[in-house]
Parts: sequence; structure tokens; C-alpha cells
Amino acid sequence: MNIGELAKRTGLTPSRIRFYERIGLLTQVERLPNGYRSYPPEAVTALGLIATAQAAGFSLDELRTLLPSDLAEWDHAPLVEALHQKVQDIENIQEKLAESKAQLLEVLGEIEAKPEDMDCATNARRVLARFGLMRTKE
Amino acid sequence: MNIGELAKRTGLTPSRIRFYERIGLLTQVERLPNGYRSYPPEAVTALGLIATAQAAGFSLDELRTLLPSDLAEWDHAPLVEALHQKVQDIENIQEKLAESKAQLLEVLGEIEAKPEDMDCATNARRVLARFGLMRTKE
DNA sequence: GTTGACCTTAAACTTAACGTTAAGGTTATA
DNA sequence: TATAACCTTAACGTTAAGTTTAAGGTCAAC
Repeated sequence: MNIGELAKRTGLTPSRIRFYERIGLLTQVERLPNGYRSYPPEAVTALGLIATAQAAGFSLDELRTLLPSDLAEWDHAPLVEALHQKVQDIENIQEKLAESKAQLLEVLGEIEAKPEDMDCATNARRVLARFGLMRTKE
Repeated sequence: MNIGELAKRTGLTPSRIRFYERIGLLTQVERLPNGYRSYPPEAVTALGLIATAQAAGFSLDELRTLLPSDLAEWDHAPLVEALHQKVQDIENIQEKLAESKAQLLEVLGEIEAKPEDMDCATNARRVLARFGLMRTKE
């Protein structure tokens, strides 16, 4: 599979895939005699995993240090530890997200609890004041 | 309260607070006769909320357009919609995170299930191949 | 009355995560 | 055989969200 095909299958752009290779996230891609990059089917899964991890809050830099390039030198203990750490990280992010979500829902609840007889501006003031968002007057 | 004090209380840097003002996130701060910025106590809460919203995934640009400088012109519907969208976004991320976590735990499980008689490198290969993480050989 | 901690501005610099462009080689197809 | 649709590299551009620097003015203390 060449890069255009891989791009299509992963939804990433070719430039982005080349970029990942440039920063060492993807190692030595096979080359055809003409210089074209040739990817195995698993590349799709690998890129999918990278995308997911990124969405989960991992930086490309983190990912690079996490994915060992040489499997033969792969050292059991550090990776297991890294994985455990990542699970912990994910749990921390999950907690933060839950808080953020709760806060957003609280704001939404406040806004929707607008008394029938109150106009929007007043309600805005009430809600924002409730959350310390009121700006200092001009 | 001047900027150093506000910085201390919010945990932000003065440069960051000035930056927020520059991009229009904080409007006309009061100035003392000597030109120093002077903040009311609510500024602490406001900055805290900005930080929270940022952590919730709002960009500074989004925040600026969402937080109108003139409360009288505050438009109810778009803000409510934006908030709902953010909740949805958070839920999507949460789902992906849960998947990522499950996947990591699965990897960990696989690693720990290494047959007694298999060496580490082979086990690594076995596990990573199992998850499509195998890199193309050199 | 000067030292040090604080404040001011404008502008340049940084980092992450890409994207774009230029200049060219390759491959499929009509 | 030509032409579109691929691919290559290298280098420069972009956006977000700041930080740093340079060149000063102000304030509290000793």
C-alpha cells in the first residue's frame, strides 16, 4: 500500500503521515525501487492507534518515547511500567473530563432555570455572576 | 489588586494575564494613575473559570466569542448550543478514552500472560503484533 | 538616595502539530 | 505519447498559546 492509499484508509493526509515519520513516530517505512513508501496493512491500525491516543490527550512526543523502535531491545519492565502509568494518566484525564462536564452541565442547568419573567440579559448576569464570570464594568 | 498579586492567586503568570487581555479575553482593566493594572477580586474567579473552560477543551478564541463584553447583548441560544456541543465533545472523548484504557489493559494482560518458556523479545512481538503495533522491520 | 522588587510596552522568540510550496520523478490510462 | 494523478525531498509558512527580552518607569525600604 502506498501513502495515498494509507491516507485514504486512515483519514489522515499524506503530509501528516510523512510528518509522523519525520519526527520518528513511524520508523523506517519500506521503500519500493522507485522510492515510494510501501506500507503493510497493519499501518492502518497503528495510525488509528496513534490518532486515538492523541485524542486521548497524548502528545506525539509522548507517543514516540512510548513506542519502542527496536523490538529486540525491548525491555519488559519499563514498558509495563509505562503502560501502567498511561492507564493512570487516562484515569486522571477521565476525572478532569468528568469535572468539566459536570461544571458545564451545571451552567446549562442554571441557564435553563431562568425564571419565566426574567429577561435574557438579567438571566445572563445571574448565571455568569453565579460562576464568577461577570466582567468588570466598562 | 495589581497583576502580580492576581498572578499569585490564580497560579497564572503575569505575562499570561496580559496576553489574555491583549487577545480580548479580558476587557478594559482599570488602571491606577501610575499606569499599573488594578483588578477587582472577581478577576480571580473569572480567570479560574477561563482556566477551567480551557481544560474542558474550549480554545481561547471560542471563549472570547462566547463571553460577550456587553452582557446586555448576550445571546442566549448560541451559548447554550455551544455548551451542549462541548458536553457532547467531552462525552466522545470519554468514550475514546475508555476504549484506549481498555486496550492498554488488554495489552498489559497479554504481556503478563507470557508463557513461561517464551523469551521477552518473542513475547513482545507476539503482543504487539496482536495489536497491530508491530513496526515494519529494518 | 539608591537598591531591589514591582510594573509598563512592543516585539521577538518558542513549541506543538501540522500544512504548503517548489521543483521534480513515476505510473496508469486514453 | 501525452497527460493526469500519483509520488519524492527540502524548506518555508501557520496557528495557538504563550514566554522572553529590551528598555524603561515606580515604589518601599534602608
